Amino acid sequence: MRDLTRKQQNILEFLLTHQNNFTYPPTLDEVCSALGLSSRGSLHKHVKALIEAGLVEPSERKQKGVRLTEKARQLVPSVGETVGTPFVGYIAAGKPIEAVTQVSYIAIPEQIKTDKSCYILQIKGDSMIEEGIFDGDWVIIEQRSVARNGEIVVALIDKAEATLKFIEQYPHETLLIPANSNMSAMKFKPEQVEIQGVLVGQMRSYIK
Amino acid sequence: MRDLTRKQQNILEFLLTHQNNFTYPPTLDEVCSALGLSSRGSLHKHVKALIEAGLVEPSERKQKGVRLTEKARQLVPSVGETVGTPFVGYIAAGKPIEAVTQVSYIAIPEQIKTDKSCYILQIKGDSMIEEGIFDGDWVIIEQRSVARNGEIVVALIDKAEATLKFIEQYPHETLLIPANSNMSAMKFKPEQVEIQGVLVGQMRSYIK
DNA sequence: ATACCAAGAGAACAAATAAAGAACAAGTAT
DNA sequence: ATACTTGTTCTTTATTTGTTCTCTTGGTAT
Repeated sequence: MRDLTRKQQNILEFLLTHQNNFTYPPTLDEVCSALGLSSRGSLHKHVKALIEAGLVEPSERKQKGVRLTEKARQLVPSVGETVGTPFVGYIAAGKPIEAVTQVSYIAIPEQIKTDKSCYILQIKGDSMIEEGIFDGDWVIIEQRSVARNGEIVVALIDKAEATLKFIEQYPHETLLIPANSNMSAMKFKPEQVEIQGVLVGQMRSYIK
Repeated sequence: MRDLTRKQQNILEFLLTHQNNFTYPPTLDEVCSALGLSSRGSLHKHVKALIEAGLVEPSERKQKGVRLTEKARQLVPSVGETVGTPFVGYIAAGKPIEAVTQVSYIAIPEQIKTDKSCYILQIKGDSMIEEGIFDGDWVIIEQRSVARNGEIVVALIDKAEATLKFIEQYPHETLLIPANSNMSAMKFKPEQVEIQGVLVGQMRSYIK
């Protein structure tokens, strides 16, 4: 078997990622648009090379889609467990969480998530800047409705506005404390504050 | 076999790191941009020297990139088929980079890396705290030896101490500027400062 | 100064690879 | 049946990549 060209490896990589997020294999057109191609014809040659390399099932005309072989799946063992974490929306201090219309999935390393159910929000604004969480950062939130004192939580206040703050809970009072020391802690009755999750990870891109 | 020039060693170093991040070797153009060259022709001479030294496979006039030989691969502890970005060590302002004895690999999302050769360092200390990079954070570094002014770079000063700082380069002076405004910019002669990579991503865990 | 050498920029070229688009066939949906 | 989607094949055109040359610069030895 001859070596794969770089393009062919890119396609293989896409197919491996795709099968982690979808149960059906992608059609040629879907692979095209994922790779920025505008002609199925161009792609097909690469797929044919992958078939000859035994990495893609030869098509049977009725089972549509570009389907990987068992051999290909064994090629990359370490991608196995990374099911993506859903990116669900934006959080700006003082506003409700703004959900994205189309949820996308980002495969994140286990170091910055827990093995519980997690989701991803993107930060708008500088309300957490002293905690090292900047405008545009992504935060990984473990979905749960209780927190320990001192954890950073996504809190929904009066069912209207969301915020990311340190929490301190006492029998008759819940405090939400911004990292920014210019702002002071806010006091609420426990029933006003609904915990939507706990901060477990964060990431940031420096690429323009 | 004659000794390698400094430039040739840089190239070799780049190739060794690159093979940890990709399954395919880099093209001449990619090596050029990592080393800050603007002409393939110039690079090609060095590559030819590496071929003669038996460290790079002679090309077969196919577009297969700059491929290391078995001999060259044995220069570093072998990595095999790993997928992911290598975690190579710790960086503390003012000290050399402390390499881990056993390199591990972390699959990180494409949002916080580039499609070039990248590696991961873990931060020790608070020297970048105003840039939102804390003690214990991981940073993703794109491996290259040139930077644009204003980028955050891993710089090796006088071949002895590493640091993560904003860089400003002028014809006869290189400035390294800490984010922490309590510290002032440091001035160096250009030849004192060796750029080892550029910051492209960051991540943090809040899990104890 | 003169000669020499390593490095790099840029132009030019050929081989390999990739892409677009047309055309058509086999299945699917209406 | 008819239209639509999906996979396949083909030809033509464009882009990428490796290679070789020439020219320039800056440093070093003679």
